Formats: sequence, C-alpha cells, structure tokens
Amino acid sequence: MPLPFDPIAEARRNWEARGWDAVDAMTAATSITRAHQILLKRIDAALEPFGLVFSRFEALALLSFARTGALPLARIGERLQVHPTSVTNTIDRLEADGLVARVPHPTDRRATLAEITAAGRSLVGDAAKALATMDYGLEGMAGTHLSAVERSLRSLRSAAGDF
Amino acid sequence: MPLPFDPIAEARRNWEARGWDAVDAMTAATSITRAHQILLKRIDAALEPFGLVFSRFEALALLSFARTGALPLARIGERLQVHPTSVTNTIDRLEADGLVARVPHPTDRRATLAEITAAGRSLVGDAAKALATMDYGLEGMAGTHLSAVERSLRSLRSAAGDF
DNA sequence: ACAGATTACTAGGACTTCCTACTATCTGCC
DNA sequence: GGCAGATAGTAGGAAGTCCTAGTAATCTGT
Repeated sequence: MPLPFDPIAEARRNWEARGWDAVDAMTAATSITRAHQILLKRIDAALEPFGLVFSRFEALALLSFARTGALPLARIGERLQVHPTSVTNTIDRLEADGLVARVPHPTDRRATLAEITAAGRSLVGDAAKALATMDYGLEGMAGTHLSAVERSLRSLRSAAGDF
Repeated sequence: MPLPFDPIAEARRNWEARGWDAVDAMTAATSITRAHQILLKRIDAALEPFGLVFSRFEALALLSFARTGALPLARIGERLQVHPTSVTNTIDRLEADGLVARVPHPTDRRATLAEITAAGRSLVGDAAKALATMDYGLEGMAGTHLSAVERSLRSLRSAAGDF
C-alpha cells in the first residue's frame, strides 16, 4: 500500500523541473493538506463508536467548557471558524442525538442557545479520553515535532486574522 | 472579525483544567486542522478564476508530470490518497471541461487512462503561476517555518504508511 | 421615534468526499 | 483449460461544508 517513494519529495522535483515558483510553500502546503487528511480519518474512526465526528466533538467540547454550558450558535461558529449554516447542521445532529438542546436566548430574541445536556457532557468526556489514548491521531510524531508544528502554524493563523 | 485571544491557547487551558490528556497532541492536531482550513479557502479562491478547485488542480498537475501525460485512474487515486470514487468524480469534471480525456488502457481492458489535453496543460501552468504568486496560501509564514512544518509532518506521513 | 443597516438563524441547493455494491477483466494456481 | 480471488472503474446514496437568499429581531443615527 505505501508508495516506494515520498510523494511530496517527488512533487518537489517535478515542480522544480518545470521551473514553477514557491516550491517550499507548495511543499509545506501539500504536507499540511496530507497531514490533515490522515488526522481526520484517524480521529473520525476513533469517534465513530461514540456516534460523533470531529466537528460535532469540537462543538460539544466547546459547550462543555462554557460557564453555563450554553452558547449562541453564532458564537460557536466564530470559535470553530465554520459557516453559520454548518453550525445549524452540527447542532441539528447533536440535538437529534439528545446531546444538546436548543434554548431561546434570555434577552436577544434573534438568538438561540445550544445547551449541552447531561448525556452530552458524559459522552464528550469519554470521547476526549479515547482521543487522548490515540494522541489525537498524531501517534508516530516525536514530541519535539508537536510543539514545532504548533509554533510554526501559529504565525499562519495569526496572519490569517484568527486572533 | 479576529478573536481577542488565540482560540487554540484557550482550548489548551480548558483541556488542562479538565485534566484531559495529550494536550500537546490536541494542540498540534487542532493547529493542523485550522491551518488546512485557511489554506484550502485561500487556494480555492485563487483557483476559482480558472474554474478549478484544489483537488482538480492536483490531478491536472500530476498528469502534466507524467511522461505520456496519461495515467490510469487508480494510479491517480494512490498518488493523491483519495478514494477511487472521488477520482471518478474529479476526472468527470475535468473531462467535462475539456482538460483531460478518458482513453482506454492499451493492454488492460479494465483500466481507463486519464490523458491531459493541450487546454489542460496550458491551464495548469497558468494556475500554478497564480498559486506561486500567493505562496500557496502560506503568505505570512516565515521561510524557516515552512521547512520546519514540512520536516515535522514528514514523520507523521511516514508513520502513517504514505511511503 | 423610526428608517436603514446589521445581526441571528435557517431553508434549499451545489459540491466534494466517502461507502457499499456491482460489472468487467485479469492473474495465479490446480 | 478453468476457477477463485484480486483489481479497475462506476452508479447510487449518505454526510458534511459552503453559498445565496429570506425572515425576524436588534441597533444606530438623526
């Protein structure tokens, strides 16, 4: 199944042979894309027994950290950096599974709160434990590399206006 | 639009407060996920004028590097690490746009080759130039960080059995 | 006070990806 | 030869994401 060569090193050679620019950036971008692909597949597989996928787990974890266990949908979208309609979809699924409940906002009648239920709180704790057991999909990556990745990508996120 | 704090640093604090494990891995995994999100949005925006998205660009670039300009669909899936049915879909779109053509394999009647057309070759060169201009979405990331990311993620890809 | 801009959420649709299942073909081994 | 198992591609369907557009409620400036 594994290729007999590193596909990204191979891409670098081809890019250079064509005289295309920004080869280092291409290489890094392709690495990130591929790493994400590997991570997401592993994480979703680990969450499958809990009936979750990564996006639903993230939303549930975020709610579990909120002081009151509830947040307006718009707030969730900002924090997870996803489109408002994706939040609607995510909360729909969580609500159908009894993990969150939609509650009207006490003062702003436009807004809806998603509030984590007892079942949701219990499930997210178990799921977090399962993810920790498999190092969030990063098994096989040296500890020094973990912090190097985080540090390097922080400049990207900052420049992209995340914070 | 930007948050008044780094959401990943905030997640780290919450994870630690809960006593959840593998915090460094969680932080790195979340960073990779978010970086991918930023990259894909930028890259797809840059490719939009060409009528491409990243997956179609990758397939087209791969074909342009092949000696004969043609590859069996299965080979494309292996190299880009995507599901066979995704390759079918990608090639469908490229073929509808006249950028590749399906050609029967000369010796294996099960297989189909995707062959890049002159229009495809021309377009992929222009698109690659556009991507290089915006550093493949990695504008704002220092050069030293580019190689650090590539190096760190190589161990992950290797451990995942990519090569 | 109130019209216009902004914000919160959702419906419907397009797109991409994956999975399962199916047909056609090839390969290896008896 | 010929059959079992592997391999190549595709159809149909589920799931997730985004976009546009629409409704309802709130905020702002004069």
